Amino acid sequence: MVKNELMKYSCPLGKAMSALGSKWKPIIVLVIKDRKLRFGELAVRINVISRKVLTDQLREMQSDGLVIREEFKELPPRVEYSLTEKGLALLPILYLLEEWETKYHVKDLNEQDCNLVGKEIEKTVV
Amino acid sequence: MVKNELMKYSCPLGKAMSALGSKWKPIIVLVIKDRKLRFGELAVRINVISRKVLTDQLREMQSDGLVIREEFKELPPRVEYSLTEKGLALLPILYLLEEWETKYHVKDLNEQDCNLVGKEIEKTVV
DNA sequence: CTGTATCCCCGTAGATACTG
DNA sequence: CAGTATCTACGGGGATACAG
Repeated sequence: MVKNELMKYSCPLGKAMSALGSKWKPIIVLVIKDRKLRFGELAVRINVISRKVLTDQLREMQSDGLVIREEFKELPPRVEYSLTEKGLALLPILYLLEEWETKYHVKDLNEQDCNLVGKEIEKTVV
Repeated sequence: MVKNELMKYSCPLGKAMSALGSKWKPIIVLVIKDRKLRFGELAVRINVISRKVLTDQLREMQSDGLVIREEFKELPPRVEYSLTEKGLALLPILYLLEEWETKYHVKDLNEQDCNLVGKEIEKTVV
């Protein structure tokens, strides 16, 4: 788990992008939303991510104050992830980004279909 | 100039992040703002970026429809960059991201000062 | 079930030198 | 002035196997 070294400079935007500028973080935020999800649920919903990477991303988001990790000492183990207030505050901005992309979308070749948000996801995405 | 391969899947958010999820693109958008800037002016304002990388980023942003490149056939050569409508539409979202980061900012060690936006930049930044 | 531990690939950034 | 052309290094992301 190497700390993201992007944006060592501390422009607000630079810091913001370092917190969510990676490949998966914005998606993880959008998938968690306002509920609690177990590790396995996250892995299933974003089924193209490897478990190692998912773990890494979650750890970084945790130390960036975006997600809360709750570990239940049970057998079998259970861990639930949810968004912090900071993470929740990010949601509307991410929705704006989606709108922006959708609005200015240029038809692209070889697109795979994928509806991550905008509709409730209760099954696999991506 | 290799096309960004992040986010091959086509979730709106994925596509959005592929258009501005790189290290410099959001900053470039914020620096250009609503004016035209010459290549050299951009390079000076973001003085820690190498010219090669700046060129690469601008080319990608051009093909993503974020910036307009105007080349004047003069000597010495002059090239002006400005934001497209799509790029301009991104500005308010980036400002929101800045606000978000600023609001939830956790005091960090070894910060370098840098005020990229929020105040008018007419000199070097970063 | 929820992760680690390794290993490897490949893209991106960066430095430097050169060009029309 | 506004880029190219190379070359290199780094590190994130992915695959796989294993562990508590």
